Amino acid sequence: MSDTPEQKPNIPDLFLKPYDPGAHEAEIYKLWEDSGYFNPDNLPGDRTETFSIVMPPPNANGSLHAGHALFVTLQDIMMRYERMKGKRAVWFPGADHAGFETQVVYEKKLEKEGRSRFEIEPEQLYQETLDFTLSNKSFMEGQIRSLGASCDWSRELFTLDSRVINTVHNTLKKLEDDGLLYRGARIVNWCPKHQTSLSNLETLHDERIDKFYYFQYGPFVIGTARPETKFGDKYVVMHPDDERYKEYTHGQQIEVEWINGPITATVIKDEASDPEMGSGVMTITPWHSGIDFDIAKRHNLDYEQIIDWRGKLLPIADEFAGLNIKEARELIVKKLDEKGLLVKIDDKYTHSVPCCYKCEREIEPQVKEQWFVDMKPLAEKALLALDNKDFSFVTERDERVFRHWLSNIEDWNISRQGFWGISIPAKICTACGHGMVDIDNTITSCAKCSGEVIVDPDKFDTWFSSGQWPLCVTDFPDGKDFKNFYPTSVMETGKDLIFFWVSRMIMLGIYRTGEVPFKKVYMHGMVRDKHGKKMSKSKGNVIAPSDIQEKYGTDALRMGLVVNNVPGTDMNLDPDKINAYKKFANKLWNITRFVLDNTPDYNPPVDHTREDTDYENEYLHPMVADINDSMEKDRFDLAAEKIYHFVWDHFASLVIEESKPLLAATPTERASRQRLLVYYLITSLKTLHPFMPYVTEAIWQELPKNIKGDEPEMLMVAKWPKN
RNA sequence: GUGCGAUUAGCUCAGUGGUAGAGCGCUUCGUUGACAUCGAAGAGGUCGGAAGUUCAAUCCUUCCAUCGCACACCA
Repeated sequence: MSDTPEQKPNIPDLFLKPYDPGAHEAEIYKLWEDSGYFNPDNLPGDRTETFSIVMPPPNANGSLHAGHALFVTLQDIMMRYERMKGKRAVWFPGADHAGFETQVVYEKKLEKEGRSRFEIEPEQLYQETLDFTLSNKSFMEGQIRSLGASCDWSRELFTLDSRVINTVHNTLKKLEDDGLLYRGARIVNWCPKHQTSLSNLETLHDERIDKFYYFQYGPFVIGTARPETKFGDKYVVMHPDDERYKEYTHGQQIEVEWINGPITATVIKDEASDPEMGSGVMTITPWHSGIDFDIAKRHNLDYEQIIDWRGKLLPIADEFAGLNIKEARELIVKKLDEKGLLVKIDDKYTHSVPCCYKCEREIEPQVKEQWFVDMKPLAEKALLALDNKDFSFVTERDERVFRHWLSNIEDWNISRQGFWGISIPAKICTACGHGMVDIDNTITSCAKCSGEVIVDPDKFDTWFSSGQWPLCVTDFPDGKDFKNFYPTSVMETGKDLIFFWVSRMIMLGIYRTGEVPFKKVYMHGMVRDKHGKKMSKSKGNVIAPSDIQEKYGTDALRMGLVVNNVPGTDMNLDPDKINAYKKFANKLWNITRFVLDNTPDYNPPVDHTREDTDYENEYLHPMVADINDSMEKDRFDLAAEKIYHFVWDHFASLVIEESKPLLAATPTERASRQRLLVYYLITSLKTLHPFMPYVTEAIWQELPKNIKGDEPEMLMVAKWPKN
């Protein structure tokens, strides 16, 4: 009766079982989202300094892969860290219609259904693809949420929204007004399957060993790997200094017997001809070769299409017309052999052939009228901005690669012949071929010849619009977000996008606004499987983030993606490693259980023992300083690992073990130690929160008042610890 | 061809001018009153090879070997 009543333990039942990610994550995310704190306009306190990130909008044509999980994790770490540091932090989410990429995905789907895009009405095809994209978009947004992304959904933008289209149109018009846009017939990379031109960046180079043929061409022996293009070859080119051929003069005409009878050949002396290559003499096919095209341009030569858009020979090939180039090759060689014109065949000729990056079929160079952007003036400004340190790369390596590419930049073909994407607002004259940008749709006749005009049937290269993404999301030029958040703080994306996207955003951002779109570029490497192999469906080694989340929890996935992942370096994702962080989440859970178990009577303020003060000064504060140092250097990989070891090896293994007797010692020692444990727990939760937001917030929500003290209700907006 | 990077424990990878670390795997023991676990101890590496700078190099310099990536080009 006289016993002091047993202290009621203040442990929620929850902690009596291991941490179950699935039981908390959705609820926690809803808590955050409902709080409105993803939107910087709602953040508590007086926040003057801003921090902003534009999310690379994932392609809305499938599920998220490990690369998406990595960028969401890295960016969310930055966001949560800066938000806790008291900044006005905003993360702009988005979704990409992904032009050609989505078109390819959708065409595959059509193929499976036994349909073809060439048999469907354009309007219907567009609508079907749009429906497909929008349903993927909402699915994908759900996945981003599940990864814990603290982005402001109220600011989400889709790359086909009118804001984007307007910006893109205006940029095109400005480029035309400034003389940086031209329409011209140039060699383009043509994919015979996808029926579109592709930029250089969208081609792969496949190393091959092929036959190299030598033919008698009048008095010359010419070498070629592509006999099927040779029908129209009526120019024979050699280097002006080649002693072997000095008896022939530039412009000299020679009668030669060729594939389908005699033709008149003209001698051209041009330095592009390499005396070391083959016989030092070549004939040219300007319509189907970049180099030949350049030579033809220089000397004002005729050029003619030999191969059609589907890869079949045109009527110029006579008896071979209509044949696929692959079938035709051997037949043509046979015919030349029969005519006694085949000199020899070298069957060990190694070269690399350009291929479509999607279907890996050989690219057929073709001459086509396309819109080109003169990139040199834009590139110069980007390089200048880098020199001026208006922006910087986290890794020096990327900076070197960036400089190298921009210093050697070529004009950009922004026309694509697909059905999916933003249409190019232009009119083309049917009489003279003149092209005119027409964003208001008011042009009715050719400005040059008054001829009839048609609407340009082409779409933009997706990267042309993506290159203006930071302008679109911040609502350039008059939007409030543009004023507040442009230039944004960091662009975080995969290193494979440095040319495709990052460089274009910088160039077009400067071009439109005079300012770089972001101050810092953080580029992560590729995520590979546990043995360093590229993930691919055919290899069956794809790790789907959603599977990992289900099995180990989102926090474990995030830690597994971040720890030891050096910026700019590829990383291998090993489920065993992720499992280690699942255990870590549970460790944190149990640490909390221990602390709560031993602090029902904790009632601050309390006196500190000397020993406990020493712990703070010698371990806790230096650890926080160390973490802050890594965070400021963008070394989240190191910060995460340090916290992990601190929590496990120091807090749990040392401090907690040592606390067991102290908690049973004098009231002063007990109270002081309780305070230390609480302080350690709060600090651990805070510093871990950007990395493992769910478990830390789940714990935070359960902390009783005597533990939480004056801290805010939500960990997401708690103050980042100072060292 | 041009540029860039890598080579550290069985595997996958961090790291540092002063005789090496993580996760997983392996061996032994202990624990189940914070821990569907955890703890302790251990085996295992002349940090690719050679030379140089330095009191001292895995970490800096040069060369070599092997592997990889990016870009560009080819009659």
